[in-house]
Amino acid sequence: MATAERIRDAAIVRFGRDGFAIGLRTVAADAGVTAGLVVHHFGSKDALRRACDEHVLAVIRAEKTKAVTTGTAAMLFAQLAQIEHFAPMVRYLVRSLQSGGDLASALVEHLMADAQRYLAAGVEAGVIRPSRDPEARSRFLAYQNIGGMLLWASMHLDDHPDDFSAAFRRYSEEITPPALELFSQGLFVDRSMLDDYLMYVPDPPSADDAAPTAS
Amino acid sequence: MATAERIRDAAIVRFGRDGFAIGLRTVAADAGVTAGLVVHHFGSKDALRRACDEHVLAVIRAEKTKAVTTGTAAMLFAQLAQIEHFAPMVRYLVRSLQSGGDLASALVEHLMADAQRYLAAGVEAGVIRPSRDPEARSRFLAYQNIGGMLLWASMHLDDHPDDFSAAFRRYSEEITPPALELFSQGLFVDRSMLDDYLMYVPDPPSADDAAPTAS
DNA sequence: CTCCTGATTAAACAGTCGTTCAATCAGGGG
DNA sequence: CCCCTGATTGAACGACTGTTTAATCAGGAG
Repeated sequence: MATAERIRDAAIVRFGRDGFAIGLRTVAADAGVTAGLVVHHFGSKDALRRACDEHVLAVIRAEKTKAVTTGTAAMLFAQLAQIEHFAPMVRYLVRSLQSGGDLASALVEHLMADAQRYLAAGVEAGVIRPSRDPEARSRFLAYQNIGGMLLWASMHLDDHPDDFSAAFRRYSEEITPPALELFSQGLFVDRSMLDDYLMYVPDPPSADDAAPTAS
Repeated sequence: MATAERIRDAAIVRFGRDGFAIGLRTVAADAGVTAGLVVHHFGSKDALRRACDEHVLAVIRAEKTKAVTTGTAAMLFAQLAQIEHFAPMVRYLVRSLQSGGDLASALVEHLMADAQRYLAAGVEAGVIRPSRDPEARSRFLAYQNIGGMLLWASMHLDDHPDDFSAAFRRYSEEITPPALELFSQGLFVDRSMLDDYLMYVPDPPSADDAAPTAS
């Protein structure tokens, strides 16, 4: 009964390290079993991946609430990868986000909801400016935040296959200064670009926009 | 002599649509030839991909200067994909950025250099605030911009395999309002977070930082 | 016409893939 | 003790993979 879990854990490690194109026999060998046994327990390779997805998502969700983060995905990942036991799952997550499956969608939605909560709490506390469209803003920030980390990971992660958490910390340290600067004082010197856009496009997220481009 | 180009173009289309795991015989069939001929012309599958990379990079680089963009990767891609002839290359680019190879690195570096130029010009013109570390800022913005678009693409691109340029335009329209808002008025209500950080970390990009955490 | 080079093909090769099958083995309930 | 269920294995299967090889074919040079 512990064998199935051993296979699943080995699959998470191997998939995270070498991608989902790796053969079933390699995963089986990692777990000390045969390829036939893997499908005996999980039915198929896709089902094995689904089992990995479910487990990783469940563990990360449970562990995420314990991690104290300032809201950036990279710092969350760095903090989780710091616990040696969770590092393979973070690696699996990155791989899964790159491939883009159901796990990726679920996780992104989860992180997006988190971002929305963080931002709303910040607005409530008076430290974050209110937005014309809070949902669009949080979605935008989440996409940029996760996507940026992912792009960086896909380019710099294979450099040092070991010390995995350190890589995320380095990335965090690299982006924190410009991010704080941008978030504190913006990028444009005045509001003219925003005002021009708002003049040109009549309140995109507004309720009633029943006059597209008639006359 | 035109056959090799036909094979390369078919490979760009097929790789972009189905990923690089697709078989050589499928690519060959798309070009109306045999798998053997593909390797006769290119040597191997990897060499074929390298040829695709070179061609796509050369074309996109040449065409990019003609495209009038406001600096975001999504708008550049949307504008390029609008020309039906370039759409497959944009698709190939997205696929390549997701896989993370030499093409991806080259393109990201290229776009990053562009971002740096745009920002410097904006600062010069007085419309963009100067930064404490212009290079770090442009790198940060480029990563976020490209990565966000990429994450969105990996999740929403397979929804409508046809009208490809429209998808990028939709994404642009979705992120433009919150982006303009963020760039115009920032995210924090005051500079306290930035000041706290600058107080805590003594000028990260500064030249002399020879007192880490001694006493 | 002859020769030769390059394009092109069909077939074969060696390998890996996921999956299936029959067999073996251990262990608990009747 | 016997039977049955589930774990486990090794081998096989068929379908792919990228690549190689031999053969055929067209066309220009001598």
